[in-house]
Amino acid sequence: MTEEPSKREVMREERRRQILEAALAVFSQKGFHATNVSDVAAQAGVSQGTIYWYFESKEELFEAAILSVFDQIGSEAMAGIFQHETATGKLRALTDTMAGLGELVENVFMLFLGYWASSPRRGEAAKEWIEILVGYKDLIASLIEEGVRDGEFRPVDADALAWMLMAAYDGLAAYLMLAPDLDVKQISTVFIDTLLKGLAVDEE
Amino acid sequence: MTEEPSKREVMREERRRQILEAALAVFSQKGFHATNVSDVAAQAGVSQGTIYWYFESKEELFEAAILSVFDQIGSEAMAGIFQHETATGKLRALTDTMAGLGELVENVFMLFLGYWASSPRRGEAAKEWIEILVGYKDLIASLIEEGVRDGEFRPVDADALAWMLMAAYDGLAAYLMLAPDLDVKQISTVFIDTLLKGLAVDEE
Amino acid sequence: MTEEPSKREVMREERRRQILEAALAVFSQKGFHATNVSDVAAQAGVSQGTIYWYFESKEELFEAAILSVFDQIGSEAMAGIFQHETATGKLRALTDTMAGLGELVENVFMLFLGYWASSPRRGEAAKEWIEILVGYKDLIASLIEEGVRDGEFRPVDADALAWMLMAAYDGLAAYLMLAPDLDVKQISTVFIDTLLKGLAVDEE
Amino acid sequence: MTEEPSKREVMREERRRQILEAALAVFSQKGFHATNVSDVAAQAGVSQGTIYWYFESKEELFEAAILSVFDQIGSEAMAGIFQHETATGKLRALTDTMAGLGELVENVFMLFLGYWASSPRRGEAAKEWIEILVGYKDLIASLIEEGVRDGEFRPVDADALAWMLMAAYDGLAAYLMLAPDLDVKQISTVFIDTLLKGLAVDEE
DNA sequence: GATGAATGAGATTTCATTCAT
DNA sequence: GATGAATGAAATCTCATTCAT
Repeated sequence: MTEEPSKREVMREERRRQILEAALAVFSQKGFHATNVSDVAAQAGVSQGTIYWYFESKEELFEAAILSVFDQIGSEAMAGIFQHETATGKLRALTDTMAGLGELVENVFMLFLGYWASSPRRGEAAKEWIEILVGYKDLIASLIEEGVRDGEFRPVDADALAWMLMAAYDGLAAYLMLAPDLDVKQISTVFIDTLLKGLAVDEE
Repeated sequence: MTEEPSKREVMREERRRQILEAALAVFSQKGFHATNVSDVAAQAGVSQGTIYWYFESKEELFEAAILSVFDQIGSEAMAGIFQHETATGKLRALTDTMAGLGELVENVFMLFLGYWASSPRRGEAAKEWIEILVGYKDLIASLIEEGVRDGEFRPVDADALAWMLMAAYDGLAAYLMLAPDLDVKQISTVFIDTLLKGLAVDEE
Repeated sequence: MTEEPSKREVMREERRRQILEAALAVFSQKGFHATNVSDVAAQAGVSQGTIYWYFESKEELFEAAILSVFDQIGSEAMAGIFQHETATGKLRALTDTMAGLGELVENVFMLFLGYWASSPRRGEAAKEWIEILVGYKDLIASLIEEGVRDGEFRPVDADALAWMLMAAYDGLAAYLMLAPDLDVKQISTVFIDTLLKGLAVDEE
Repeated sequence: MTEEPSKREVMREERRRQILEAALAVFSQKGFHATNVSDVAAQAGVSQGTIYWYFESKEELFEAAILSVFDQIGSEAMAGIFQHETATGKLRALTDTMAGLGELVENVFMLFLGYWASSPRRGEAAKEWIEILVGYKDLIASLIEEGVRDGEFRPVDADALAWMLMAAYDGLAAYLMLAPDLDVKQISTVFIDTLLKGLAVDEE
């Protein structure tokens, strides 16, 4: 009967979110290794001990933070896509979102990669992260395939293209860390224009 | 007459290279933070102290190692390019090389980025790294412009496209770390085909 | 109402004192450089980390320890002085105390000087230490001036004499480190007798 | 027969002196611990290895340097003394020299003490250093006794006073390190005046 | 639930000393 | 005799994690 969460659970959830937010802020600014738990605690306004009441370890905290952003990104991307009819429109919407992400969450993918690259459990942990990537890739691939089915695009290996599309925007986000002055919008537009032109069926 | 370097200098250079090589091996396997100087020393077969005789700090060692790879990459890319006549051919050669690099030097760029993302001296050091990136970008952009001039490609913002091309392959290299099973060759081919088609002048 | 410090604060203060005491013991036995933090930790019965929870660095720990002794010395000297009426009596009391200090606090001043002589931040830190010295000097000078005002002593440059009086006893403390067998009491007595005779107004 | 030193020996002696001089310069500026052998080598214009060709260890180098200064100090003090006839004059000459030493060799005694205070072989090494001190003390004591014998001074424990006289000037040298602005000449004059007055036989 | 004190393993770096050339 | 490269022990300090209150 008591299906609604108790007051206690609500507060706990809130605290958790508060810590997660703080963690993300600090991590994405200083990177995983340069961030220490006390930094996060300070930013969240709690004590170090409290962090460990909500998370098992620094690693878990980090991964939870990253995951929460990935979710958020996913929803935003979706929201943008489904306002359009054509595959072309949807792809443009998607890349617009991706180009904007560089600013939104700075560099989560790189942040994650930096962490992951020096994680001792690289091998084990890879799978779950790959799944997330594959999830995004599938989404993009399905957009492309939709375009092919509808006669907008010529036949193409949608998976391959989807991978590279994602890679391009993640790579761009990385560059942004080094060179924040890059004109992301322009770069993205030129790129997607060219790609879409390359995808278009030859009309006569 | 003694213009050739003394024996000491030769040995010194050799030692340096030996350490650099060892450093690269260990760093690229475990990442910057998970690698300790003693690991590198062991791999190089020298003592920890010797490392510090050749390099000021772990940071300097790391950056020197990365730099040496960047140089190597550059030369290889060049070599591949200049065997071709057309811009299309050159671009294909370039992307082939880049696709191959993922295996060759594993994940240097990511390695570097992971390091750099949590480096305290981000701001200061950024410039010199950006210059390297810009150097590559300029090279690619000049290839594209050449194609435009020669009537192979339609007019396009070559800089923007060059950035995104690089970003795509760097992003792909990152994915490869997570998912080594990706069919890089296929992905790269589909991508560059589409892009080149998008660049081609409309014939009638 | 809860103006008294919380239990935590009390314990913290106690711990601090405990560490300080241990530090002083070890430092004054082995000198600054030959003492390592782990020695102090062992002596205090805490872990190395704890030391750094209470003090920023080995340097800070050392200076805090020295300072605490200086304070203690000051109070003791005072206590001895104010039981006497005449300037002569006060000066004798003071030199008695100083002569006794060599044993009491062994060699703090030398300890400090040895540290400070090779401290990289000599220039910066000098001021605060000088102030302490000057504080003592002023005290002694005021005793002498009092004697002059009261007609006990003939007019004299009280500051100059005060400096040298301090210097003499600090120098003596230094010698004591080398030659513990020196008869401090006799030496001090002969010295202050001669000095007081030299200060006395010529009676006829 | 070959009693005059060979050319080789002369050069060796010269080199040694050159290193000693460099060592003294660096040591007295940075203290024993903050000075490293390579500093001395650089200052002397030789390689680190060479230092070890002339001296067994850093410790030996240091002690040799200190000793050479002590010798020098001794001769200078002597030279000053023997130009005077009366004990009073001699004592004044001596203290003048001592007051000047603070500038001449900065702080050799303190330098030495800082070193010695944290030397592991304190106990063993003390004796030879004490002998040097006692040597100086004896010299001063003999001056005082001479004054007593000649009727210049009233009877007094010459040893005790000599110790304290030395101590005073060494202490003053120490203060000079902290507070270089002290007016040594004035301080010394006031001091020795008072002391001499205290020593003078009561005339009537 | 929350706090902050305590722990201790571990990492980088320094530097006196040795050694091959 | 002299050099500078090499060694490796040792020391300070950091920080994730645990624990008593």
